[in-house]
Amino acid sequence: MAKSKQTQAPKGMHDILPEEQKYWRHILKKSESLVEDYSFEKIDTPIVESTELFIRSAGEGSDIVEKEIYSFKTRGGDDLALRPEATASVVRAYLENGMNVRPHPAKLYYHGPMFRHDQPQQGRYRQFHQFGVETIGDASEIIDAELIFLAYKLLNSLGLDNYNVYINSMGDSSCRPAYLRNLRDFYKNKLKKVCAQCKVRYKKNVLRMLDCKEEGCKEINKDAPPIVDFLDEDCKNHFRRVLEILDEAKIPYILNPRLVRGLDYYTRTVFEFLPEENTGTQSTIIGGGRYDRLIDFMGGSKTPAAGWSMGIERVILALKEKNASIPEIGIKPKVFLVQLGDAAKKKSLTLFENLRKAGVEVKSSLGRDSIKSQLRIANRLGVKYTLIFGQKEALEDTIIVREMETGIQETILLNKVVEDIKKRLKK
RNA sequence: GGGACUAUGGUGAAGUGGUUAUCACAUCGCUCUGUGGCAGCGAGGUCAUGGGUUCGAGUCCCAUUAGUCCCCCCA
Repeated sequence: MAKSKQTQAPKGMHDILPEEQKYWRHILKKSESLVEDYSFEKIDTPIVESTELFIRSAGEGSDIVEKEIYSFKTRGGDDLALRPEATASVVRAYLENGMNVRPHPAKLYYHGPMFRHDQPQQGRYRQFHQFGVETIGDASEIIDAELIFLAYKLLNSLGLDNYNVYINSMGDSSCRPAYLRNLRDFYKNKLKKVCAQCKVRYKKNVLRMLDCKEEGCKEINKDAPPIVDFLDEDCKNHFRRVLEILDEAKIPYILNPRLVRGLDYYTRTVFEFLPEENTGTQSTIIGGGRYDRLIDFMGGSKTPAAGWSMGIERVILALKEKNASIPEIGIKPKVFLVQLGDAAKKKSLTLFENLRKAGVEVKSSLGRDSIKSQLRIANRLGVKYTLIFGQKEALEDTIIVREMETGIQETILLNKVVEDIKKRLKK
């Protein structure tokens, strides 16, 4: 194990080793190609932003700002923070670059690392990665439905078909206040019976009491008034239309009147994708919703928007659990080039390149000198042919082709080797 | 912030308080500068760190650190 002097990766942060890379490439490839088919365009924003941006967007009282944000002061005295999520950054970029004058809605997607100073555990890390989409500038129901539709299709195309989408509407500023008042009234005379956490929530954020996992609280929550009953006409119609479109598109969903999300900026539709057999608690794989007020909170004109983000590490966890087969990265070599002696070694760089250029899947180990160790590697790689290029061959401009299975060898002219090996591989 | 468990070569493990810490696999080297699969030999560890108990600690105790997991919260 590590000596004490050796440095380690920061807590909750990990190296993504070569053998893990195939998952990342696979997921990104699938995700990008799907959302690009739906006219989303990629945007990259800085990993750090002013701390102010996240306080303003996520909300002062949110956990993200209160205890999870990685903030620091720069040498120049600026207050910056590692992004805990990307929606605020995308909106900032949208405003800063005047994207409001482009054709609407703006459909953007992103991928990259996010940072939250939280206690690491399975499926939750301090540096983690999200792939997400945002649709800015369109209030219609079809956008909410399209986003959920896309998320559903994406999980499916990744082979994750055992996920349910839970959906709810949180109303908006015209109807939510009335609901919150009602909720406070409901809990008022039950405060003695709820858990300690919930007593705090009552003051800070009543909504959060709804999804408490304590048995006692769960029991009480069964009788809590559902927010749907308090939605005003517009919100109710919006929600109903979203569900109708999902029905039409045959996307199964589960209504969850207790679903609330951690960020303050959500309005109306909110949703989460969870596995059917809810194994752990860190199992939300995609989460999102509508945030019609975020853009004007951030100084823009009132602009409706919606989006979601997917936790890549959680997708990988799910793929591994399912034993999904993932396409390998790199070539499976069919030919191995063995070189012996100085003259041959000098010429083998060019020879290798000629083979590669001709589309031959070739590998070599130029640093090794003994023919034995090189053949051992060739064998381990399971190549069909080995090219043996030694001192003698280099002088005579020939090369030996060895068929690995039979051990049959043939000496051919060096300038014929590319052509010859291609012909052999075709058979 | 609260809690549980774990820590022995790169990986996975063995190791009733008693010589030089063992095994498998992986890596590299050698046997072996002209032919792979096999074999043999060898290299690599301050047993996480610090303290304590003891004639003696990888083993028992305490602390620290890290990792994993759970609560909280989220993706």
